[in-house]
Amino acid sequence: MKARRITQKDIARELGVSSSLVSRSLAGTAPAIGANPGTVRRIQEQARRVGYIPNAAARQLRGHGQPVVGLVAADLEDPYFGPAVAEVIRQSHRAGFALTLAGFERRQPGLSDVDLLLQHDLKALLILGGGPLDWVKPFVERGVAVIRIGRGLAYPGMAEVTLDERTGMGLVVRHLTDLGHRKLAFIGAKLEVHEYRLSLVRQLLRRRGLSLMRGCAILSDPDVNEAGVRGVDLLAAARGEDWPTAIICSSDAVALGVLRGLANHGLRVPEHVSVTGFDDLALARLATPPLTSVRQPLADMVGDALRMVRAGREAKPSVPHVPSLMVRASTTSA
Amino acid sequence: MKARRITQKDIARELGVSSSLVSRSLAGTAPAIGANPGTVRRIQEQARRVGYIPNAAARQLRGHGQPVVGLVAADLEDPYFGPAVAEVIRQSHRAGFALTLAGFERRQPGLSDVDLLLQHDLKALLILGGGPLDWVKPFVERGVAVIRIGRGLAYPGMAEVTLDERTGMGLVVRHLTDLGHRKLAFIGAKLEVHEYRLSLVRQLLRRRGLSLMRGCAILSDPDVNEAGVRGVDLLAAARGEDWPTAIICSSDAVALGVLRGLANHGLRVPEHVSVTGFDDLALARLATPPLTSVRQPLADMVGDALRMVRAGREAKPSVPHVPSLMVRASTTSA
DNA sequence: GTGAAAGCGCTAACAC
DNA sequence: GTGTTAGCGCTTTCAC
Repeated sequence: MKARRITQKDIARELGVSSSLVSRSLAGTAPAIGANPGTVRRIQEQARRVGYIPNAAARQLRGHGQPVVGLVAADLEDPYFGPAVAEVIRQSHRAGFALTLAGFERRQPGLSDVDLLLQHDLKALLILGGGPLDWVKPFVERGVAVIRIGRGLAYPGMAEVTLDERTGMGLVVRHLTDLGHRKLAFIGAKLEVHEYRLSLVRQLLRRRGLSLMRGCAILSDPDVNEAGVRGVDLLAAARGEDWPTAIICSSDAVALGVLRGLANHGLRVPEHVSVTGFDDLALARLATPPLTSVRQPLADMVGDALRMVRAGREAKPSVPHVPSLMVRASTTSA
Repeated sequence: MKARRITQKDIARELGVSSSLVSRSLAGTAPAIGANPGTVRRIQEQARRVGYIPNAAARQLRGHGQPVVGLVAADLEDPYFGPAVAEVIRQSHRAGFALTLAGFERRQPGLSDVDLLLQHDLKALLILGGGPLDWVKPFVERGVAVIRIGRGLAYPGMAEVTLDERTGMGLVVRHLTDLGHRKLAFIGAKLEVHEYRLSLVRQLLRRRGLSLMRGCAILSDPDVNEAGVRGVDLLAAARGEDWPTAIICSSDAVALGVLRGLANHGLRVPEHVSVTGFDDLALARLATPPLTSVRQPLADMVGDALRMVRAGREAKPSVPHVPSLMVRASTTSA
């Protein structure tokens, strides 16, 4: 049944012109060489009439295809990535890039995924989120621009579009200390970014002569959906009845679990404990209580990444994007 | 810098053999025609040594590329789709399909996205979730197998992998009525699937001689993240202090908003009102209280869809997949 | 103003 | 056993 696709040749034959003229007419390069406008129009009309669609593979091979961008998302079970991928799709298509998608298994793509991407002669590789990077070597070697959105271990030759996480956590720490909180805990997932956020919190507190409660810096599980509940349990095990008055979470997903975990232990938020998130996903507003959270300017970050894609390997590095704090009901004075 | 890629021709030249022999050796078709095993090995080794990677576009053009499957996700802001996309990626790559990704704007892909997909000579088009379908016409016309995962308006020539939603909602209704609930409400988003779920609830209740409370069937907003909170507000406006004892939600995302909305109105779950979700996302377990929800066998459904992709247009239709009910703390006796 | 021809990288029918 | 050739659909010299 698979009706063969209509090619330029078909159009050429039907109209009794050469396929090169068809090509030029459809590509818009015909006027430039002074082709007969009438012929050009006839060709364009015929093309439309028969539903001509250019063949992506042929164009690609000829070197005039849309630049292909590989998209790799660290963990699609993490609710952060849905909206991020959506934004990449929107902006990529607007910018005229084709997207090829690969997933990770446990934040590291499989060999076969890497092969697939390599075969596509990528213009750039966009990595959403953290995770190990040993697999990017062949891309860098082949001159593919590798760009990560989000923080993680550096890799030589890889560019990064980052959030100014220090400022973000600074807003959180300031907000909580202004509210009078001194007994602070941190709960995150066992991921680089979360570890980094923890280290920032520690620095920021130290600068104010404060620190996290002893035994209250918890990175429990690589799965952001698990880390929150488990983190609270570990906190309880470590501190008994001596609860912190505020818990800084490394992401909204973790915070959602923390809210759950605190409820399990009979604690109310924010009356007994204040809780903060990070990312400001839809679920931050929808949580009960709504989460105070750090908003990432996602659209700007993706836009910046695509700017670097266009610029190729010698793109100017991106300046960390400045987040803002959305204050909601999950935090209150100590 | 963009070092030209190594081609089969390069290998052929360096080894002083013909490129066809290279092709056969690398494709594994060499032994079949009785080639010298030594030569074949030499070629394979050289290929590995110089880091040869086949060119996807050329293969595609030649007709021996990986079948390309277009993936269109209705709404990546809806937390349902992240895990669904992840599952599609996993299974597609395992099955040897390449994925091309397009997004929707407001559950309907833009013209440019459709064009992009068309150019790719798709083996099949996989649609995740509902939404309008006028845009699929050109795919059907061109003989592309169009398969939707999830329920929605039918479209001639499109296959569907569905959940047995009737059974799913039946489990919910039965669970709630067994618990003694008689004052029931329904809150969903203004989407086909949710409307359908509402109609199922109505049927199922009628069969038991019951019905929703008057004015308590609410489909408020096309955005699943908004619909819940708003739905509760509308419920309050419609019924004043006369609250239902249970609210059936059309999805987990909606239910999360409903939990939020009920809290806004000073109601506790499940003491004052029981709430049920649908989909059983990670957030169902993490909500406070954890949501009783209908679990979709997502992996099975995706597997079924890919089976249909392989089978092409005359694939046997899929049998609705049977869900199960995860009972958690958001529901209790009336 | 238009067409013929070459070639992108790969494969397969057909020679030798 | 291996090489030559043609061609997938498209673009682009270059020749008329």
